[in-house]
Amino acid sequence: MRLSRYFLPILRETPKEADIVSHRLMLRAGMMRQEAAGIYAFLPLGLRVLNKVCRIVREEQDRSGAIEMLMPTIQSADLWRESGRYDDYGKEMLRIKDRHERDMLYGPTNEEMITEIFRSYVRSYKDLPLNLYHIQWKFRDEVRPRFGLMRGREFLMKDAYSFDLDQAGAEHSYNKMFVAYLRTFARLGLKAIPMVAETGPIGGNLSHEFIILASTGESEVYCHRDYLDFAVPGDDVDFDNGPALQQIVSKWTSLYAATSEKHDATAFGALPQDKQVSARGIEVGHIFYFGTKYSAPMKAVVAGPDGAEHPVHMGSYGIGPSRLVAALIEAFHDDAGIKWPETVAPFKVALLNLKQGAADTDAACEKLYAALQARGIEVLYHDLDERPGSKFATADLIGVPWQILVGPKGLAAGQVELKRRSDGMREALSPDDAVVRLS
RNA sequence: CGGGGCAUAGCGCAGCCUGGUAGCGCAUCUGCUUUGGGAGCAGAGGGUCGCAGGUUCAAAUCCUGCUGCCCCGACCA
Repeated sequence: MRLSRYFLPILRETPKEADIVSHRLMLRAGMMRQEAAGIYAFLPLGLRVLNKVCRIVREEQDRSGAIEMLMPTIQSADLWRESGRYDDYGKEMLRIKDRHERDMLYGPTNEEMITEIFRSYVRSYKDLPLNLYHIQWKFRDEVRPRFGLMRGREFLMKDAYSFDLDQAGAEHSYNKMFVAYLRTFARLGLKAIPMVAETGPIGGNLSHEFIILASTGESEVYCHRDYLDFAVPGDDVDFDNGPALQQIVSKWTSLYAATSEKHDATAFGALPQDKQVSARGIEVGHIFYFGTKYSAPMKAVVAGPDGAEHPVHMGSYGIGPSRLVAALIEAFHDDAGIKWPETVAPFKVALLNLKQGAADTDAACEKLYAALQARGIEVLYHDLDERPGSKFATADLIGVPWQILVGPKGLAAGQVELKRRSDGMREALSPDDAVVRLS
């Protein structure tokens, strides 16, 4: 992409409403624009990152056996009256009336709808297990939206819903998501630690929040240091192998880890001093087993091997891709701007022509640009007539992992400079070598 | 929902106290010079001062009401 033909509204100064670093940098880097409190438009650069996050989420959901679909944002109130949540949900739910005065709502989540879909088609235990997910915008009318995308009212969510004949099957489904989440966050470059979460009326220990550690996190979290070095399951993990999955989950839940609400100071204090990690965290995922909470009242039942009808055991599993974009920035930034992990970076490399309009640098850049594109490398070519300092600042701000600096001095020696954004490493090499290095 | 604050050009701000032709920096546009860490000079364009009432000869400025947004708390993915 040539910057001269792109839409990248960089802000040189920080908008005053942005207080936390991810909000500030997203606005400055031209990734998004606030349209109302807690409601944002994704601009091209922001959308590229959001889509990359979604792609990884999707790939890992698919790998675990979950099946993608897409449910609407607007739902009928009748559905929610069936589960009893229409009255319970309170003012967080955005209620709407259509032209016929029918009660509608902008979905804050989809348990009711997916249960309705499930019950109208599935009759037999032989069709189980089933895990359906979608990635769709949600709306929760928070009293106080804040922190930019981190606590917006409208947000993108991947929500999966599992259906099993009994609790044992549901636990296997739960473990699949657990492992898929470990892999998802690892691929995003994040260290996410599963922490015991509130389970509500169901009880048990089948609810975990996945928390990443970031100094700007919203809540206080406590965990055993060894979690930071645990190996994440590889892409060869067999999701149908129940015992193997259970082993992984057991390992990842064996040590102390809790958010402040569930914190047990005594248990934490019993850990060796050097193993105690107390930090701030951001919740990026939440998985939940809730049994027959919706299937029973909504009559989502299947015939079991015994010939009798059983309400299905369900679980739901959420990841917030839009929040993840912000969380990634909280985790990866410095004073100059964002430092994207390669897997989610909007572009892999920024090509900076340090003397736009000069025959040699122009020619070298065009050649590099073509060579990078030919290899399928996502490149943003900064071809505007700006001074070098301004181009450096822009490239650092938007956080593209690599920069190729093409200037007259280096070019005279047949060299360009390759700079790594994450640690500032620089290396002088020939243009051809630079392309090879990035391939 | 309780407490605090803000609203003046695209962004950041001054002006308001003490009413009298709306300013500064950055950004934008034109020209020239410049080109390895947000360039210099010269010129130009851009604002019903959040909205609605009121006071006054005269309101960005004083008064009343409303709206929007931000921060702290309670709540939440």
